[in-house]
Amino acid sequence: MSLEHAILVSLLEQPASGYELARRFDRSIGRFWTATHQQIYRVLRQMAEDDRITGVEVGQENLPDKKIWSVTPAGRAALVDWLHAPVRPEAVRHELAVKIRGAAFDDAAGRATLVAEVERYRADHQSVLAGYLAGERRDFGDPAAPDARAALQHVVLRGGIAYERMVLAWLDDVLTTLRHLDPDPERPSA
Amino acid sequence: MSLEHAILVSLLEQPASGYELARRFDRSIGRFWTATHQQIYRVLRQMAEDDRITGVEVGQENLPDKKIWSVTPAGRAALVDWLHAPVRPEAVRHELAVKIRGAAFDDAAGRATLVAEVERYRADHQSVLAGYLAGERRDFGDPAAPDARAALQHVVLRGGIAYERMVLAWLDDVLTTLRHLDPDPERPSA
DNA sequence: GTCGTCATGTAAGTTGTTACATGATTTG
DNA sequence: CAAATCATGTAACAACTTACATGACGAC
Repeated sequence: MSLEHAILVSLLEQPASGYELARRFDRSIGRFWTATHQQIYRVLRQMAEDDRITGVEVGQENLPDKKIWSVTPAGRAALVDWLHAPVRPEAVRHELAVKIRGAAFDDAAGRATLVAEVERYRADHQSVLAGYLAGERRDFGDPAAPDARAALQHVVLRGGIAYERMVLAWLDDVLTTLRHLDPDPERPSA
Repeated sequence: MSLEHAILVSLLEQPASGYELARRFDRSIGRFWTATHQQIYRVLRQMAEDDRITGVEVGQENLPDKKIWSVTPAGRAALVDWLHAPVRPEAVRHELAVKIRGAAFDDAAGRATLVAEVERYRADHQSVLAGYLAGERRDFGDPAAPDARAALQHVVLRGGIAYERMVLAWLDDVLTTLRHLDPDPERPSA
């Protein structure tokens, strides 16, 4: 269960309630580890039982009480142990690649539908990249020497940026390939 | 359950037994959709119940019988429907990125262990890339105009190649960043 | 005679997803 | 006064992983 470790990292960076954590998993941490609030609450309860984290009730005016979770020494030790363990190969699940190979068994009209879908998908990734670049300017634009934490956060973000750029270039390749299979009869290519 | 669709694509490309499918998922298809034989057998049974595939028992000399599965018209229709549906955003799970951010909470000795692990991980990806490039030369080295199926298989493979190259470049960035945090005292850098 | 391959599965457990539920408060 | 946000969960289900099981064959 690596969600536990992602939560430990996030809580070490900054203690938070379950709700706040869930929002982080919609944003920064969610770039490389997704989780819903239901998963997070379940895992938090278990981590508290295992003494990896401790919670402090905080009353709020005009809002329900919340519980701020912090990492215990035992939790930090568990994280460090895990850091040194071998990285397990990721389970690859790339739906679009399956669809592209599947397009061989569809007709030209169907493939045109897929082209439209790939274009939409490409636009999504374009805006993810724009968000990453804006975040990079905001959080790492300062040319002063960063501390270890910022340097590591930045290199992970650079990974996200490199990934999105690679995806965009590949989607262009995909679109060219798909269109080449069924040249538009209105505007013949060459 | 997208495993069903990956199986449909693979069986349309070439009918196969469950065992043969499982080996394909260790190789070509597994590049973008992983599955174990247990998952495959379970899904095959269900797909047969839903009339997406039909199996023919084939007796073999000196080997156990096997069942060769083919896609039915209904299965093909189900695949085409799915091709036109929106691509769902992938659930990102990048363990190494979590570890890198976690390295901020480890000491220099621990980070040295992580560096070694990243190097090993990099070597894995290097050999995956080498395998892709060898496969590309073998299957797509012929400059003759490919048919639709081959063109689509090739563009998916090019995606895998682009991904591995991006990962290798990023891992170099990661290694530089990690080493910069703890310059080797024996060989000071500048 | 042990190991690897062919071939097919069951069982148990973990993880992840989807839907539903509650109740207060702020915003338009 | 409807909708969105804050905050926390339960329940049911779907998917995936790990371990175990069977039995024949060929290679070393």
